[in-house]
Amino acid sequence: MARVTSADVARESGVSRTTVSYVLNGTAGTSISEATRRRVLETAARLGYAPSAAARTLRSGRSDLVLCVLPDWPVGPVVESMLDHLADDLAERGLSVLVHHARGERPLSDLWRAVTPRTVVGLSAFDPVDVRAMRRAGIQVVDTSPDERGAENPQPRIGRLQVERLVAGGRRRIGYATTADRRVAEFADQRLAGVREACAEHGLAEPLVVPVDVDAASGTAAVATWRDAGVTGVAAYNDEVAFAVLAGARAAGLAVPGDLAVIGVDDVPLAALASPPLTTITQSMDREAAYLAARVIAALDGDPPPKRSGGGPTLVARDSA
Amino acid sequence: MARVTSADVARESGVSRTTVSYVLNGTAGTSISEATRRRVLETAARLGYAPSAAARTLRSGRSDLVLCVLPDWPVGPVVESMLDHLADDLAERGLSVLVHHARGERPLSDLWRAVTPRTVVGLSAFDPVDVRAMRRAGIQVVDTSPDERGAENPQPRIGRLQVERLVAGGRRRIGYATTADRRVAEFADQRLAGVREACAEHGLAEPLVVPVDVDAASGTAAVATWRDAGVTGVAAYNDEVAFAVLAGARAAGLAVPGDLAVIGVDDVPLAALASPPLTTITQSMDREAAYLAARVIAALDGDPPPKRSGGGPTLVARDSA
DNA sequence: CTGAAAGCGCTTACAG
DNA sequence: CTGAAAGCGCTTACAG
Repeated sequence: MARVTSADVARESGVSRTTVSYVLNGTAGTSISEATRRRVLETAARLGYAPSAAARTLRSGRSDLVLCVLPDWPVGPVVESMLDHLADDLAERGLSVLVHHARGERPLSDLWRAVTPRTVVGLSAFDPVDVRAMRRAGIQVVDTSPDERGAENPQPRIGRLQVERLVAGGRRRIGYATTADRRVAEFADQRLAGVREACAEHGLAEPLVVPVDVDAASGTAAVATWRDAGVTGVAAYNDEVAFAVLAGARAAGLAVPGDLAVIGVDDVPLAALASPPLTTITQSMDREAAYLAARVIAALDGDPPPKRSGGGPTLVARDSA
Repeated sequence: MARVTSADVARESGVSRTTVSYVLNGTAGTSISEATRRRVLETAARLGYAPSAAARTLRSGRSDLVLCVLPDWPVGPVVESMLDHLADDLAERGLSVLVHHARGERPLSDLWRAVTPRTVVGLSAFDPVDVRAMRRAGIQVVDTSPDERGAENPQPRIGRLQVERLVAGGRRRIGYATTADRRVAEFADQRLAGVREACAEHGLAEPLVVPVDVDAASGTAAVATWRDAGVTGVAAYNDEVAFAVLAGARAAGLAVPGDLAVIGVDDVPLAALASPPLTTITQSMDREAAYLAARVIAALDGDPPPKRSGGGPTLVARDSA
């Protein structure tokens, strides 16, 4: 069963391929008689005609695909839901979102050359070499590196919010549970910078930074370190790390938040079910997705990048801090 | 800056496009002089030549893309890691994996027509109409519906394993914490079927099924129901639901596993950090990914689908059951 | 051992 | 209002 092409539709309808193309694409500035229009549409439907994306891409030099490149670090449910929203928002413009987990294995260039997307969206910063290559190939590049989006990097603010909460709860000696995962070091460092600033502003000592793996043993060791140093409030890189700290506190017989307050980041679905329920910082992923979608669309239309519409990270107050 | 094409490489190298194509694709059965080979390769590299995937796809009728369609339900870290493995395995064959979250919004056909993938992999069953359409378009379809993979549906076995563990721990009255999420009802029902079978085989009463949302209130209500009915062991649809049950037991002052044993499914990263650490069932995602990759490759090569290599779900024993 | 030419399916100036 | 023709960039019989 051979592929149905526009030539088939043209022949069956008794018109030229030009007319078929005009009708099917609703090309402006060409008035086709209503009868012809109908006939073509009907024939296309009857034959189950689907235009070849490859041919269209080859001809026009652009596809309707948005390639979303995920970083090499584990994305949680938060990013996942963000992607869903992004896909919805872009679908309205006839754009399809495809997601690729960068795994370090293959060069990014293999991928974007293979798909020829209209736009590539990066959830972490791209290598500048890649960015240049993509732009040269006529691909829009939208990434979330600090330079790309101006000074509005929300990461430090997250750390600040954590400290505010801890201080409001009367904690004066702060610990920071950073991640041992080097792949997300960039984020952890930015959040930690915010923690440092806030500590300084409140006249507190430098936060005591301990890397914590997502397991109980690591959490236990970290908690011992903090206890020895008199730390009573811990800001964690994210909720998973916070869970490990919680487990460590439990193992050490420390009451949370009585002896040790713990605050995470992300508000993962399980955060509310922690023991005790985890206080955390959340970023509105709907808003983040809307912002990203707006940037993609602005880039497409040649408009200047939109401003971020406020929002930013907010506190989710539960029991752990 | 115009796109670099094979014609540019040909001109610069002083050969024809045919030769460029032969060299770059390592076409067998054509011996190009080593000098020419080198010159072409060098020129291509110098010019930064990247073949147009669109042209190649149009010409050959097939692309190097594997489109992985995720179901409309929330995929956890487990599926995510499986996809990573799949991408790795297929990368060795020069295939790029792209992931699409089906969101119900747009018809699947829009997507596969837009990407013209070589293969479409579905993590849940496809609509037979879609499958037919894809096959007609020459796209390999690999999905995980029960019929596609024969009788080896591992879901019931998961439920059985849960009951075995509970019974081994002396529990004689079993509860089932199913999900309230209709999108995964198919899976929940299959697992529950396994639970039912195992209960029957052990001469136990029917499991007491309660839908549980992933929040503490829902867990608390469910625990009350089970306690009133004398249930002492609960199998949960997955780890998230199990967390809710754990939270409910805590709220009700029930000791786990003393008063109530709880067992989940998935072994999510946080399972070991639950209070108490969550006993659960895991499926080896490496093996699952390898199996899926093998199926994709077999389909590509026209080989019969490979047999699943044993494995299957296994128990991860911790403290909660 | 290498090149000229056809053709994949589409869109779009350009003619009528 | 509609059609013939060119061309996007590639691969591959087919000739030399």
